[in-house]
Amino acid sequence: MRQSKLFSRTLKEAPKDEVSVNAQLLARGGFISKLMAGVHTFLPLGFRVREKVIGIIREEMNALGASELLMPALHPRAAWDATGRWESMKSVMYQFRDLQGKEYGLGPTHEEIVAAIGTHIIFSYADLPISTYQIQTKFRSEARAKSGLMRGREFSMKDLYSFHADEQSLAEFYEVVKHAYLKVFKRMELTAFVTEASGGDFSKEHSHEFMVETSAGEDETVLCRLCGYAENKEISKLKSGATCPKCPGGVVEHVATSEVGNIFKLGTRFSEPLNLRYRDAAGALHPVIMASYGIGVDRLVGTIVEVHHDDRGIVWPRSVAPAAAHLVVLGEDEKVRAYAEKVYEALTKKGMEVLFDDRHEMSAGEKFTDADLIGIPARLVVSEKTLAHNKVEVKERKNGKPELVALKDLPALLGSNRE
RNA sequence: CGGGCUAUAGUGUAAUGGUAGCACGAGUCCUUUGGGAGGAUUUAGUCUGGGUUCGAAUCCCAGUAGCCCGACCA
Repeated sequence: MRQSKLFSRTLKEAPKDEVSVNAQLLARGGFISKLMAGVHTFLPLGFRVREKVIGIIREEMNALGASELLMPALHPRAAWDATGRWESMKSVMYQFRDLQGKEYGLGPTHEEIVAAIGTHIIFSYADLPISTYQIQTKFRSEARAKSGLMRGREFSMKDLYSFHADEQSLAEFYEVVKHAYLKVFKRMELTAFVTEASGGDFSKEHSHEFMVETSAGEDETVLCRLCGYAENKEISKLKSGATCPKCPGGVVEHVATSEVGNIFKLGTRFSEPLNLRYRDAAGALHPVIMASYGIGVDRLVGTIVEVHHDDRGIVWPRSVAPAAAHLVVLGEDEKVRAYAEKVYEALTKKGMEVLFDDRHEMSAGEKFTDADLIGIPARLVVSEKTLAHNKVEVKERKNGKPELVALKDLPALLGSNRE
């Protein structure tokens, strides 16, 4: 990945209207470009981060035994009339007619669609439990899109759906997913706490939200830092300073958080109207019991930036960084340039992801400033100085001191820094 | 959807009713090369539509867009 050929550019100053940290840094670093409020392009660097985030989610979903599919974003009205949600979700769903007058909606979520597909797949208790997920673009007519990637109108989401014969099976899987979610966030170096929240349109029972503390967050969570107990402010009766209901000595406080995941026990809310049923061992018909589990992919990218940055720019966790190393060549000297090319080729051949700042006619300061802004974990410098020692300078983005390393030792060094 | 603020060049800004200027970027040339270098030269802008006025970036009205607060949020 040569920086001279990247379809993006860093900005010296943040766009004047952006206030949130993630919007400013992602725009300045050339990760995203805003088309309109709540709708963004992922430029090459941002796209790579998003792919890393998706990769982690995918691994953990596959580990649950869930299989991946891809459902459409364009839905006919009839699919939503079956559950009454064409009407009840009018305020958040993009709905429109085509030239023939047929009505369509852009999917804000996929319970109706997946349950309808399930009727062709699930017939017997022997088919259960089963689960499937997708990573797909959702559309929500947000009255107020805001804060960069934190609240969009078009955004990618991972949605997992599970199908069960009984409550017991659902409860077990629900707990397993809860732990998988925490693992997903932990791998991205995010500390998420699970809060009890309202079931919304889905369920009278409480749902669970996964919250990460960020100043750009639009949710408020009542949190006990001592034991980690958390409630969504919507349902909490606890004021800041109240004693924690779950642990002795704990005191709760209200903190700004960003919701990165939400899981719901759906029961038969969708299976009944859509006739998703199975036969038990005695041949009797029962509605399938369902649950759905969401992770906001784009919001995660924004949240990671909110949590992992300093005054010079983004500090990407290794697991989601757009590259493992940022190779910077200084000066125009041919020998230096040739050596940098050699380093780039060697590392790339080893399978390492390297962003190579091969741009010409730029001062060292400019390149370093860009590198800090972009926030790739390791910065490699090749210059006349380093070439004199036949070595490459390595510096960690996070609190790193520069040190000279021989090319042959680089892969091991950078590799060993991986998780 | 209510309230507030804002809209000038690719980006950031100045011009308070009287010649649209500056910096960065981009182009050409020279110099420079380890933390956003210097010089010369070129390039490019008042969101849209009305109105007031001799004259509008500036004042008024409407629209559109963005941001913030609130409501909403599968």
